[in-house]
Amino acid sequence: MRDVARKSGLSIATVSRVINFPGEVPAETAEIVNTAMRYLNYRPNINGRRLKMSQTRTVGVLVPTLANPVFATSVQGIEQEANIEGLTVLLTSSNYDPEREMGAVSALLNNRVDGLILTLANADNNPVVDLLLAEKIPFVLLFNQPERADIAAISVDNAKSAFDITNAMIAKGHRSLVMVAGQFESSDRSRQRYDGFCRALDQAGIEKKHLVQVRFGETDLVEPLRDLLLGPDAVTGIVCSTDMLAIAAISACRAHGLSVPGDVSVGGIDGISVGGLITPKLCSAVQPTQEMGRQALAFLRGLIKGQTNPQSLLLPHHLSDGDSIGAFRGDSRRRSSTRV
Amino acid sequence: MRDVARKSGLSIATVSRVINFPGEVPAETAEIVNTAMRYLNYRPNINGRRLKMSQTRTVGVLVPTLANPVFATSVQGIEQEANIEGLTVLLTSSNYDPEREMGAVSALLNNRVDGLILTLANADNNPVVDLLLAEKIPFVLLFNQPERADIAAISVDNAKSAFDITNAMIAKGHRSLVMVAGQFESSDRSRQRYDGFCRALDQAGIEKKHLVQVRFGETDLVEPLRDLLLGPDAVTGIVCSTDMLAIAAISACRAHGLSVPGDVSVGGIDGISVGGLITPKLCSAVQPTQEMGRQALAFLRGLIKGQTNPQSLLLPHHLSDGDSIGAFRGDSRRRSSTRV
DNA sequence: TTGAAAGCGTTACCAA
DNA sequence: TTGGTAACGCTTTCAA
Repeated sequence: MRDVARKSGLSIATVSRVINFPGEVPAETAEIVNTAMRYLNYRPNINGRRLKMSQTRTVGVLVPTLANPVFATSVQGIEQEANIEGLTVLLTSSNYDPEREMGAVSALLNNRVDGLILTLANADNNPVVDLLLAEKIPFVLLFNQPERADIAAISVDNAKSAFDITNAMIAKGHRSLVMVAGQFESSDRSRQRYDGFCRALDQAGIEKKHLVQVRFGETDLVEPLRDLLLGPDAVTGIVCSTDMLAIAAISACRAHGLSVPGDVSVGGIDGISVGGLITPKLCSAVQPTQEMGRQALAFLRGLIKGQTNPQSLLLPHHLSDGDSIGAFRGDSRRRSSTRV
Repeated sequence: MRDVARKSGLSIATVSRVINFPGEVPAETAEIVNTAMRYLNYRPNINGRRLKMSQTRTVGVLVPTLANPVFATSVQGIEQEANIEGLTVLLTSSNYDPEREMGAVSALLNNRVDGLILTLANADNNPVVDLLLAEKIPFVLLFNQPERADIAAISVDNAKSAFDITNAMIAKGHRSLVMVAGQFESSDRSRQRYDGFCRALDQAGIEKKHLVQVRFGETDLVEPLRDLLLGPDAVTGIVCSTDMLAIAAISACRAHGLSVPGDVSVGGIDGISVGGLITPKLCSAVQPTQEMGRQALAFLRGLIKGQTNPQSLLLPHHLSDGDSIGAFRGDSRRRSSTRV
């Protein structure tokens, strides 16, 4: 910048003005400066600006993992919106480990991000949330559904999604169901969805509530489901907490020689549409994920500007029959009507 | 930092030393400083450091989109490795638009990243590559396979993957094949894979080479494939440039009332295993994507340190029969042996 | 309309 | 072993 100033025979202050307030500078002066900048291949050092200014125009994002298309797609939405707004995105992932959440957020704060978008293992009684609240750093939870109402969060209603999908399966005649869910410790969504599952069964007067818990990343359900699929009281339907688990469940059914649907029906909840990829057989509760990411960033911007107050936003989910291989994107309602 | 210094009755310089070179400071001094830091809730401002130091310990990442699990998973690998090394990841996406690549990289350079990992629309004759070469900024291409040998790149051999998979289908008796590929302008992988497809057909003495090009994001192949599936010279097999396209193709086949495999066989190339999700029916050329991301970052670190020279790294791909819904992760060879 | 200069939070050199 | 201080590149106030 000093070089540009020297080259154009003007001061550093003027160069800065040309960059930041081109309107406040005569066109010809701006021209001189711009020429010098091009000549010298000048690149503003954003770190200098960040150090000086109170706003860094940077947002931090924490997701459990990008290996799950749900989170990846939401980050794509955040990224897209950030691009439009000229914001920089700092990305970290926790690998579903609550212990790593604090470290990751800490690193983001050291970068002086203006705000954060987080998908946490557990939104309630979370030290990260407490820290952010104490330091008054704007943040939006994504996919989490905290109990406190004064925390910004964007999610579907997890319990209701599970409740609806379970009811849909009951309506199709299933009386014997199991829920496959992730470990409750690493996903409050799992627990909330299990609650919805139980509520639907209770309401239908079904006593037996099976639960298979799977640790993160596990995709082999052949053994965990063996008894429930082949035993004397085999279930006729599987409700899955996530679409990835539903895929694994379908695979396991086939490994045991069962057809889906037919011998078994599978439903997948995610509050999402899986990046245009697939939805599991029979039932699916969906909400376009990318759009949720964009909304989260828009919401966060409001918080940062102080124009909005933190509050939970529960998006409606859409219940639909699923394809085991579908191909929809964006609008989850426009889905291929084919069947396997 | 000044506050910490004052609180501990020492100088700023000492505080800095405690943070950066704890070994060069007496344990008790360090203890005093640490106590003060905790008491004051001190957070180092990384931007100050970045401004001062020549290395920012930050890497920039550019992918076409995170909505494609292939890229998302690779970013997860990069992210994971960066976490271990204490590096910050700056993420951007081009949405497959070559025009946006320069803008995105420019923004990353303004952040003074130490190096870049890029998946470009076209690696050859690319202004971004020229810029980086001219400015001597370390970078690694991921999934791109540039002609120049002195550019760092990690990829499978795109042409060979397509060649192998096409040969596999020919070996199964197919004589009438179509390739479904993305637009060549937005993916050099597409073109390279199409070349491999053609070479295999040539070698088998098959004249007819069908090509259906699909623009990015399109997942509805029902119309584009209608004639080729139902017409008088209908194909018996479809080779797809990516797994996402293969899924769309399978879906289209079913929409037309064709079974897969059976009436039609579908093969999908991606040089990847899709984040544990699915592989398309019949054939698949796979390579664990997350691992590729990790390798890319490790490679980049070598370049940044000046310990390595830029060179292309072609990973072997693994040809396998695919499941339309599988569930493998990491090791692509340990895959569910079920069939639809 | 332009410029001088202070200061953002660090690091690292040189002295004490 | 510790401290004073210049410098990193930028923004912004105040004055000219």
